[in-house]
Amino acid sequence: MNYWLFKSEPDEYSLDDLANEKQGFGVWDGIRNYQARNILRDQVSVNDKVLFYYSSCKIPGVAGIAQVVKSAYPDPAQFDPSSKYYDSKATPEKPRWFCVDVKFVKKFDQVVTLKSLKMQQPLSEMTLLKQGRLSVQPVTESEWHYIVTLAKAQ
DNA sequence: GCCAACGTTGGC
DNA sequence: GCCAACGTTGGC
Repeated sequence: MNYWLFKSEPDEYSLDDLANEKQGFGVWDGIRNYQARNILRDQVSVNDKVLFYYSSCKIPGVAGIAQVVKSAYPDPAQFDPSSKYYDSKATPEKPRWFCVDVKFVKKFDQVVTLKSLKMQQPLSEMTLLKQGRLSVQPVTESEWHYIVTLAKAQ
């Protein structure tokens, strides 16, 4: 069982959107960065837990928890010319991009803000704080528990 | 294979 | 809207 942090712009796709999926899960598609793609394809597995992070918004931070229900498969959007995630160099025989399915688990009472994460010494080595611009990233078990505890305390 | 130019992410 | 960090593209 692994822990991850997935970033999403809440205006594009929020934790509420995931919670309201009629089919009971959401497709985590549109990943177009090789480093994130490799993690998604090679390491993310069913039942792994995910911190749902809001980026590029008024209050960036962790909104809650999701869980992986299906491991990587070719992202259908790369084959769809009408999608903004279309990639003309990708074919079904040679897919370039992958997605996973996730389900809603829990929404924190309040977003655990990036600002508050930065103030926590035990989180100072978090990938989130050391490397920007990575939309799928690992979280250690201790970081996971620390953040969940923070969420409960506020 | 190098590297300059350019594009994107994402916090502020 | 700005800009730092970093990824990608493309000429050579």
